[in-house]
Amino acid sequence: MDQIKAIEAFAALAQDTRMSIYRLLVKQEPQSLRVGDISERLKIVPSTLSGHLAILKRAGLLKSARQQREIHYSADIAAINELVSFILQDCCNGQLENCGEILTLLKTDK
Amino acid sequence: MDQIKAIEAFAALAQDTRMSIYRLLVKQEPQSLRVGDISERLKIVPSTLSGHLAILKRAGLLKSARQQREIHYSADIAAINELVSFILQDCCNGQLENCGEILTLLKTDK
DNA sequence: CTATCATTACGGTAATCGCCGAAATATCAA
DNA sequence: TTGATATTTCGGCGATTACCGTAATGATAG
Repeated sequence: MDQIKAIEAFAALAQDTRMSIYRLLVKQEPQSLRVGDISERLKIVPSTLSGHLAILKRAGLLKSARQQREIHYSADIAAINELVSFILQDCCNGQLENCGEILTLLKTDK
Repeated sequence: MDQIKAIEAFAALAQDTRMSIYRLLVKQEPQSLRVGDISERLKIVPSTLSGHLAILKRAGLLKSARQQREIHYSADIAAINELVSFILQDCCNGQLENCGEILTLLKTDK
């Protein structure tokens, strides 16, 4: 994870429709949703939706898998974790004992 | 924290200069930095910097305090925490026992 | 009232974004 | 092969929006 990748992820989430898509998929975890289902639930035209899904996937926030005719998308929760870790990685210049609540956030990673 | 606010925060971080500013301030925690210091370290013209600081602050990611003539900025770490909580709040439709590593991320909040 | 630190206003440029409909691709079924 | 379903790609429209630097304004201290 570098800054370029992190920015791509933040930009992907910094848009109303995409944020709604991502949150819907987070809610479904650990299950996935067909493109058609997402389209119906959020009332997004398939072509528009497809573009947004591609952006979210390129940003590393979604996983996808084909099942017969359908493509299933699901949220990659670990990606959020990585994102936060990247932002906070040098917190307090490494002296984590200085930043109480942050420590608990990071402790799963290192 | 609602979706509008979350999007504002993500958009604030989805820009190279601002991400650098925020990360620099995270690194300084729990200390703060004068605008002039940030300007020097990151080689950003004061007017440009001021605009970026305003965006980050409006998004709730920075705190500021005047000390005599200078204004000191510092990162609001709790904001990141809130952001993640918002995104993941309905994860697994509330059945958190389904999503292993996520649970540890959220446990400081609820 | 002058010097310093920071913000605001402004102007130009660029570019990027979001949406949609139509057509293309892929998969499966008959 | 033909037809039906599912998703993506493409092209274009409209609009906004973001970035940056120079210069002017604001606030604080001596």
